[in-house]
Amino acid sequence: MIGHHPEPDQIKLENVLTALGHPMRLAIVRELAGGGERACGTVLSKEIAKSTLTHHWRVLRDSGVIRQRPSGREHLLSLRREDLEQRFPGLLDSVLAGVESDPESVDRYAP
Amino acid sequence: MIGHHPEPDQIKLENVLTALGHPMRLAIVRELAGGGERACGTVLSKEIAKSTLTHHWRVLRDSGVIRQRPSGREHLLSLRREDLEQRFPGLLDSVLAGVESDPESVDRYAP
DNA sequence: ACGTCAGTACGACTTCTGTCGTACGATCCG
DNA sequence: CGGATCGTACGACAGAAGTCGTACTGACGT
Repeated sequence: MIGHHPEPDQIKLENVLTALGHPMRLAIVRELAGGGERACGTVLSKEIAKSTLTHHWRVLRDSGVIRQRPSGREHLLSLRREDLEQRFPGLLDSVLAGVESDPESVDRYAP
Repeated sequence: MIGHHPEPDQIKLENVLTALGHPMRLAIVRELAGGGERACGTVLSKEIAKSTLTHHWRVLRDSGVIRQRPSGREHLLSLRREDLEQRFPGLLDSVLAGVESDPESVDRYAP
């Protein structure tokens, strides 16, 4: 079962900012920023409990930051770049630049 | 007594995003975006309990989004535009643009 | 069909947030 | 000085958020 993705015009700024306001989720977004799709299991460190990851997928999905698509027995994740860019121009880029400029608090989650 | 303001290079992205990820605080930032200083009591609706406001001043101050300066019996608030711009270029501008593009969830806090 | 693998669902638990009421300290003004 | 005003401090409380273990579903490979 896969949860709910908001339509582009239903994406709420406060939800996006809340979703991005957590180092683990920033790490996820950073990993996905390269483009393309990644399976859930390949995005972050294996140390993290799967149910914890599921929780964060939901937050990012419900806020409109990522898209989640089933493919075989995997779920592929991707950044909703165009939707976010259309809705909040420049926001995602400046956040990504910010993460790169100070990756400390995010690195420990890397795979 | 006035709390702690982080140095510009200690401003953490995740804290800024968390601070901005709340409609009431977005409303505050929006009010301060005009520039200059405003007394605490003039920024939002009078309906809100003063202790609640104090809580949000703290969140915004500790994250580095606003500066708070005593002046007589008032505390003057201002946006830390330059510091944020230097640390996370473009971020604040795109957030402010986002608020203006959809002020619904924020309007009810206006004074 | 069977076991394995990817991810979710659910429940438990702890911590963090948001809100408020009340009490306090500092400042201004008559 | 005495009273009013601005904001903080503290304590209480409900609800949300984050983490995990366990159980489960669905798809794959043999």
